[in-house]
Amino acid sequence: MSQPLPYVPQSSINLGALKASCSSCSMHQLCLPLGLEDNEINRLDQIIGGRRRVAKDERLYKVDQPFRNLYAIRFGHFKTYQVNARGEEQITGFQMAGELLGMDAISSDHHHCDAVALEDSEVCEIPFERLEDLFGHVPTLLRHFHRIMSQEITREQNVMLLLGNMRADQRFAAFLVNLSTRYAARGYSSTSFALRMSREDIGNYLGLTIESVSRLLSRFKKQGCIKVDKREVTIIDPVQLKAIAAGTESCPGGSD
Amino acid sequence: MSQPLPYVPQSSINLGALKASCSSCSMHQLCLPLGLEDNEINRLDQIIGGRRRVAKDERLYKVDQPFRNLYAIRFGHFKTYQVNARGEEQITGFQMAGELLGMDAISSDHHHCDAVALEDSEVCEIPFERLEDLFGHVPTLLRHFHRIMSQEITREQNVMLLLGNMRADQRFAAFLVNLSTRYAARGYSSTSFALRMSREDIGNYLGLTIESVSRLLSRFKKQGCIKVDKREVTIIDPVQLKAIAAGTESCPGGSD
DNA sequence: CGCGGAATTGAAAATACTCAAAATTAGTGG
DNA sequence: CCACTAATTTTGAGTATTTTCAATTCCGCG
Repeated sequence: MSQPLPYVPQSSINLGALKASCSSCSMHQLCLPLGLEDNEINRLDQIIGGRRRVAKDERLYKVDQPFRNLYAIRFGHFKTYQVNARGEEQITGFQMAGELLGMDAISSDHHHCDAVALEDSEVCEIPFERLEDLFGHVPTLLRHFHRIMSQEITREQNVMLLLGNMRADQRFAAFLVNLSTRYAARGYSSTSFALRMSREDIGNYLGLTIESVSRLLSRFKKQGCIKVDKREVTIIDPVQLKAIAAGTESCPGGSD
Repeated sequence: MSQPLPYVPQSSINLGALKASCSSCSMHQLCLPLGLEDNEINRLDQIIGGRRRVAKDERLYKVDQPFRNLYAIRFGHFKTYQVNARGEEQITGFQMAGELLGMDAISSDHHHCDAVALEDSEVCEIPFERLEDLFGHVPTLLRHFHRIMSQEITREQNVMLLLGNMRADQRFAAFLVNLSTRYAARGYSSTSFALRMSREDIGNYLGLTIESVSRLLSRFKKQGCIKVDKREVTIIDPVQLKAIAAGTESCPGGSD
């Protein structure tokens, strides 16, 4: 585990007083400070509220809660989900270190979804009002913020493509390829990683049942694309996996 | 048809010289200028590039094209779509007057999708670089822009819910309710409107085949929720339609 | 008036779901 | 550290919703 900080499960630590420092954060090349000058990073540091530990299964925020902060993930993983009219979840994303949470709340000043930690995690609290003030003084920051929001829009468009156009095996392959890419961008292995979410969460996100996900795992294993041990996944044949995701595989339901 | 301007299909009109004026635009309560003071609107007017007519089936922009402008729809309708690895479309949205196009291009400086007019339409060209310059001087504008981007994020999250969680009849009902709401916000009838897109486009957007859409139209008609004449739809029973969308209907496949 | 794209409808097929049971894993307390 | 329990995951069999394929009808448009 090469995470920035080891998790210390002691509530006695005064995290509010521990100001987050962007310059020393291992995620600053992926996060909000990307491309800022040193003095600009310092100004950003000054407005950041502090760090917040979020234990596994704990909620970072919930729907309808007033919006005050954006959250940058320092380490750990989260899921965000909406709840439909019948009270069922729909997971809209899995977020990892360096990614920003809460942008969907800007439009209504209230959170539009729930965010729950998939493992013990830590975030930076970024008071949005103060960030907006800073935008007027640090144009580079503003431009990068727009890029991040835009990136979130394109990410969601890609999920729409996945849900609207792909068959179950394509969806699941695309999901694994996506995780692989994101871990690679963070300096982790692109071929071997742990799934931080349950099969149920994966199925929910991909618009499939838990049984379908389990069957696809077994099938990909049998086909020799991947190895699976509990939640540890090893991608053996990335090319084939991408081909499945693209739908350019020859034998869609092939059992050997 | 109560559109701001009648369509004049003459290419001889010099639209580039016709500066768009936000203050006189009927969409200014839905569009970028919302909440601005008169003098601020004037500053926005000054940077707006001009109007552009886009004929039915014509492309406003296409994927990978360099990003220069956002586009505000003055009148007409558009669809945006991505193309998957096999060259198939996935429609990611239908846009109407007062809505902003092109925000997904900010992250990469290139357009991430294609935008095509569903009917003869007109847009304002908003040079993004100049808009960014203006943000520094008009904080209200910046704040509203962030709300619009955030709104796009939540819109897409709602589509993810639709595609990931809903059955065919729910999706189609939710689609009609969504159109109804948006027309109401524009001062048009919420119960009677024309579908500007083909059945194929609807199916594509909803992750369904054209045949399924056609069958659902027939079923809703038979159930007495709606009346349909070609592309004209009248919602007879909005409550039932919303119940179908919510999945709280008693008899899901009921034929009477 | 007739051609061609778009839409509707029907029947057969397939993908993914539901229900059910078994197996495995994780969590808890002794 | 082990044993027990609860939760998660896997696997199987049958079902259902939606798709595919095909034929027909409907309109718009030249």
